[in-house]
Amino acid sequence: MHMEKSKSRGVRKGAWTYEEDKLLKACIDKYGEGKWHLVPQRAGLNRCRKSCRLRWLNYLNPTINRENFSEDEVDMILRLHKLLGNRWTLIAARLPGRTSNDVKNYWHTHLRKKMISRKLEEKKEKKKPNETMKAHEIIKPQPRTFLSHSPRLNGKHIEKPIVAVSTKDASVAKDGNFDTMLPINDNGDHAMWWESLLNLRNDKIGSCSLLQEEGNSILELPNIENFFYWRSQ
DNA sequence: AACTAGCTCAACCGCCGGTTC
DNA sequence: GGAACCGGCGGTTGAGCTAGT
Repeated sequence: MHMEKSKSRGVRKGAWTYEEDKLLKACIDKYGEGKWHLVPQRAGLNRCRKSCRLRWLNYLNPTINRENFSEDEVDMILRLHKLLGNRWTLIAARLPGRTSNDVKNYWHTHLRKKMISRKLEEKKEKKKPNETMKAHEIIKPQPRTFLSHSPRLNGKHIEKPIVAVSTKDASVAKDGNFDTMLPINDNGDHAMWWESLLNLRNDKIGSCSLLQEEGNSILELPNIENFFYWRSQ
C-alpha cells in the first residue's frame, strides 16, 4: 500500500481529457483489456493503472449503455438489491451494458430515496395493531465450484452459459437452453426459483464469477464466469 | 442577473483476495 | 511463510450542472 502511494506520486488526477481518452482507447484496441499496470506506459499516459482501468470500464468501453434506465432495469435493480444487498457488480452483471458504477450511482440518486420513503411507510403500517411485518432478509449467494466428476454436472461438458439455481440441488441444461434448465427444489419438482423469488424467468442470463471449491480439485469451465450457483442461507 | 441548494455522475480512495516470487 | 504486486470492489467525494428564489 505504501508502494502504491509512492508510485502514484506525480501521476495526473481528475477529469480525463479528450486526448487522454484517445490514447487509452488506442491502447486497449491494440493490446486488449487487462494488464492494467502496463497500460499507462503503453498508452503514454501519466495516469495510474486504476485510473486507466476505471476510465475504460466505466466510460470508454463501447459496450456501455448510456441511455436512461428503463423501467425493467429499475425493477431488476430493486429486486436484485433486495436479494444481494450492495453487490453492485453482481447486480450490474445482470444488466447488459450497465456498469457497477452506473448502478451504484443510480441507486444512490434515485432508488435509495424510494426505499427510504417506502420503509417509513412500512414503519407506519407496522404501528397498526394485530399486524406483523417480516424483516427483510438478504440472501447472500454462495459461490461454488464443482469437481469435474461431480454428479451435478452429469459428466457434461459445459459450452454455453448456464445457471444452476437451487435450494438443495440443481439440474444442468443439457442443451444450453436456459428455459429447459429448471432448478429443482427440495421437494424434487421444478419449481421456478427465479420466478417465485425474482420473476426473472424470461431474462437473459448475465455473467458473474461466483465460484468456490467443492472439493480439492477445481473444475475448469470454459465459461466459468457464467456459472451461477445460488443457495439461500 | 446573481446567488443558492440540490442533483448527477465521473473519479478517487482504501481495502481485500489472489498470485507471484 | 511472507512481502510485493495486481485486479477488483464498494464507499465516498467533489466538480459541474440545473432549478428555484
